[in-house]
Amino acid sequence: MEPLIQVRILAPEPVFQMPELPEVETIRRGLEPHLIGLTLQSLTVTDQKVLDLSARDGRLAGLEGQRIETVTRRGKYLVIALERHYLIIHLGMTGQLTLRDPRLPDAKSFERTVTGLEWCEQHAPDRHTHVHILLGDGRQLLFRDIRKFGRVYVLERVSNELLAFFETHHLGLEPFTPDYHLESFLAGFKNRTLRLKSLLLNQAFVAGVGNIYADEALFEAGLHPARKAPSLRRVEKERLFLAIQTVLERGIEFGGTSFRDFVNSEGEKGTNQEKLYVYGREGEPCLKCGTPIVKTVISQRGTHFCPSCQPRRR
DNA sequence: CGTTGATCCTGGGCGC
DNA sequence: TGCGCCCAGGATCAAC
Repeated sequence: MEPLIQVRILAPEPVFQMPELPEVETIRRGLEPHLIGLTLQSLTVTDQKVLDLSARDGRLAGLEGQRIETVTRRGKYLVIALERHYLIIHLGMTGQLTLRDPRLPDAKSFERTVTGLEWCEQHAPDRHTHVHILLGDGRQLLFRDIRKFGRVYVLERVSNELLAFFETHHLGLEPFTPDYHLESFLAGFKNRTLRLKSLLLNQAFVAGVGNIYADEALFEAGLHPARKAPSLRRVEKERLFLAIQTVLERGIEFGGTSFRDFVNSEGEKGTNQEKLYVYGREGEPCLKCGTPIVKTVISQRGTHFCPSCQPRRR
């Protein structure tokens, strides 16, 4: 018998990696060298729900034949700049973006459900593949999303439509840019009375932080997720400011592994899940102090923390 | 204006 | 073996 894909399919734990900033950045870095300079031959949408044309007609038709100039990212949004349009992609929760070369063999089939970045080998479109983009070199860029929380937006590349788009979608500070400095961060606490977990999930505060990295950042900063934003002393805000960058950076560092494999069809997953301190570790010992990690619900979101390293009061 | 909670969507896991 | 039920979760929007 040939070695089978099943070996990898039988991973001990299903690995969910919600596409947050590090995952989207990983995807961006993987796609960029493949896409730049290619033309977009066609874009086909098989489920209109995932496409947002911002109420203007005729945009899709004009896309064909345009060259891809840049592949960038803002928060969790991936931005593909064509000559006259922007293609903006948000992966939602289970969105996948994969390159496929029809001349090469596909992974056999979906022998089990695929979400997020869990399974990255080249695959044929299936009933969850909602957008097909045909590229100039014969390859396809496929957007697949089981739960359909993801969106593909098409914008005209004129004036400040991109800035307006991100304003409309309430995107705040962008980590790893000069905009991300302490003063702006502290300003984000103004008139905020909610709990830290909710604050971090708000994209208008810091763009790109999702459920996993919110929990990780709070652990890194030693702050209890249920604490109210105004209760923080300045030093605690400073710790959080740094912690967010730290955990996102770590995520990119270890998530990057998965994408090389994705492009090369090696089919391995990222390893950042092994670097998580609290997310998904309910009942397991804290890696710093041994106390069992606690899971609660805050803002209708699963929230993990170490009750010892993240005391409610100091 | 800030905050909260319902909503969308589907597969997986669980109980019986 | 299978059915019904409930859950996860990003962003949006209505209601306070």
